[in-house]
Amino acid sequence: MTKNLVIVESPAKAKTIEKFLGKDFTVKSCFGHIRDLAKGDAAIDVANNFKPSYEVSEDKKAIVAELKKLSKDAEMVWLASDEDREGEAISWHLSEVLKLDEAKTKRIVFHEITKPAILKAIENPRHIDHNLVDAQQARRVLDRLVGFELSPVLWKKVKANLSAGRVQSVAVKLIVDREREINQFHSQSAFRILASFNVGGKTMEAELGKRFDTEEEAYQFLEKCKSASFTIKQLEVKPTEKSPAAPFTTSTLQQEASRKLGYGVSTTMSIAQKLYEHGHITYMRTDSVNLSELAINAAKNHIINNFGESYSRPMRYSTKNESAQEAHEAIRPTYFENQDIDGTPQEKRLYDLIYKRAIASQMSKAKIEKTIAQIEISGLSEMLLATGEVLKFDGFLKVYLESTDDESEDDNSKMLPPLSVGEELNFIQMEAVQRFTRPSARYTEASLVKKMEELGIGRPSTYAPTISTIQKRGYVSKEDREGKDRQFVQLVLEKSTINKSVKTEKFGTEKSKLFPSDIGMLVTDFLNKHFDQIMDFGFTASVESEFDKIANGQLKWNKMIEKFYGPFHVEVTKTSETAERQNAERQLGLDPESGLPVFVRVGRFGPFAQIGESKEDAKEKPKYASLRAGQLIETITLEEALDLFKLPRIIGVFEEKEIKAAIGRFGPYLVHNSKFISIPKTDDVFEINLARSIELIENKRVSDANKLIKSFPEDESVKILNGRWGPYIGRGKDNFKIPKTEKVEDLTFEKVMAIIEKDSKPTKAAAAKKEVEISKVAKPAAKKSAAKKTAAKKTSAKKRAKK
DNA sequence: CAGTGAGCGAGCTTCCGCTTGACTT
Repeated sequence: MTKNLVIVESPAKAKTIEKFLGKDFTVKSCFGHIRDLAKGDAAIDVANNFKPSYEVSEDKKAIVAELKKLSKDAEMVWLASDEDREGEAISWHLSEVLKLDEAKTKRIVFHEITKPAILKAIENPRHIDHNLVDAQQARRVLDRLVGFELSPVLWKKVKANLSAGRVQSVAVKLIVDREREINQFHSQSAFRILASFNVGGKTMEAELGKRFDTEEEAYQFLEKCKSASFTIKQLEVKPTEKSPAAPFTTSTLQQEASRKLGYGVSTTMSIAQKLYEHGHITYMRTDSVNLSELAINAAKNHIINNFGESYSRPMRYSTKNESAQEAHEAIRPTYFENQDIDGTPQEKRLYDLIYKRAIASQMSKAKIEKTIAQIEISGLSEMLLATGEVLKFDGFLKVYLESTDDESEDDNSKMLPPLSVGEELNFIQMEAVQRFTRPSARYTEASLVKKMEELGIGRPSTYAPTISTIQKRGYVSKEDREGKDRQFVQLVLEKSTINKSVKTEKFGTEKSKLFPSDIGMLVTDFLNKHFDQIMDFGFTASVESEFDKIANGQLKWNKMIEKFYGPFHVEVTKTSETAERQNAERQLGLDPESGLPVFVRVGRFGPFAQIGESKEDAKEKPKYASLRAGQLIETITLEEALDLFKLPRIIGVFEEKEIKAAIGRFGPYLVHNSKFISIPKTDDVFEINLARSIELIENKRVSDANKLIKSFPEDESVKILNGRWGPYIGRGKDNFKIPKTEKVEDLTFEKVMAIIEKDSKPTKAAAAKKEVEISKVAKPAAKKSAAKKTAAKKTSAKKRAKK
């Protein structure tokens, strides 16, 4: 029998708190929300003041039963969910579902998991704040209404299985807007002038304060410099300071992990989750930059002991973000004395990042001396500038430097050699280089999170899931793009002669960037046209301020919803009844061969190009070809579209069978005698000839022959093969891993069969997968939904794709 | 590693936020 039952949201938190509270307290976790709106459209009774009906989620039934039992026996139940809107609602749902007696229930809050904070909370209990709960209900109901009214309009007017919502639709819009901005961008070039001098054996670089628009102007300038002398006109020394960044929130952690470690946002979050569960870091879903008093002192001690007094600068950070709810601390190491932890390499690296960022935030500013030298060019009014930096005191830079999103062209953190005013410089050379302006960068997952946070859209717990959702729906995809070549002009003045050269550089290379799809653009345009209120970047902010009024008791939650829903629902009905289907058909021009028009549009199976119109009386049916990955209806050219019809291409006959070239899901390939051979990047599918194709086929045969390590007379279908990741066992279409304990050369048929036997034991997952397969056969219509709901879907889909 | 793109109509999809596992390679 428990005297006191404390309920928190997270099990890791429960474990820690239990230690602080002693044996009279049992601490349990409810694992977040225990109830939610019922599944269907009936969950909100619009006619009855939007009365919501809630259901205990299937996966929470067990925990709810356990809590019910424990709470019945307890003398006092302490509801200790987070101190924000959602947390308050969790406490309220608990009290409702567990049927808690108000006299035996106390609500407590703390935003740091430290012993003094917990004990203080216990001493200052309160009751559930029903206004705050109502604000959460308003948020929940609004999101359901928006999502479940808009999505069906999309099914009707655009395509089935699409979705729209307050958060996701705006996230997609950000990406679509950025893509269009980039497509409409016209790059301009200007000539940048750089000079280098020899100062006491060291090379010093200086740049002209202006750039020249044309090559001619740049050339004229170099011409004038041919016989000029260069003198130091002025030296300016400016002391500056650099401050450390605040400790991590979810959003800034995701950004830095992306920039410094190359992790996607969901990777970062799952590694952080592990660190949290092992007690290495504080809670990872937070919007607060605040550190507990305890942490600030611990950091201070650590810094003084390891770096000295002068490096310590205890600092309280406050958030600039209005939408922040600050229920937790910033993300920091639990113990500053642990500079390293045990764990996977990924965990170690992320911990290191979190550790350094937190420590640095409590360290002194760096002191930097910036020197600017103005260099006079005899006979000219323009000046050259050389800048240099000297680090006078490293401060926090000893451990951590925040990185930025834009890859700037030069770093001017170089030191300047000793200089004096009036000194004449030893000229080495001067060059004029053509530089191009660049459009705004495409979003990475992390920079999209940053933007969403700025707009107050989404929460720390939803950034990563939202980004997965918009990719799953096919609105956007994370892709790499190869850059294109561009020529630029370089003029070099050296030893009184000017030499011109034309060089090549790559531009537009993209790595793990978010690109919109045609469907993403279509849906965004449709929603923009008919639901501009929801698509407004300020919509969330404006409803948030209403939620605040509800929380303060100034506004009734269902009044707020009513005011929004009235006009919104009218718009939904009107659009659903009268709006035209959204498509983005574009005529690109005429096919020079047939003279027929060439179109691109979205069809049942995705975007495609079409030659000729689909008329009933037309003697010839139009020709169709799917667009390739990376091609958009909005930007594809006539030439690119016509290329799509050049494949598949019959190259010729080899060993009495045709060789065909085409482009598939994995890129360009040849097919010969129903065998597939990838065409390497060095060859062109449109140009590849018979001789080269035969060469590729023969190469493939050699490598296939090497693939076989061992076969067994006992069973022809069982083989040991050489794969991309080393040897493996294959039987028919199934592959099996060879355990590390086995040596390949010692494998007998019996041993191999034992491995196969062990591997193919029906696990729970395999059974679940089978069920999905069966339901698919039985009810083909339910295929998609059944597959989507189960975790097994991903794997079975992958398997199918492989075959 | 395809090629598909007509049309009917049944039955399906869908939101955001709070939490972890339990899967797979």
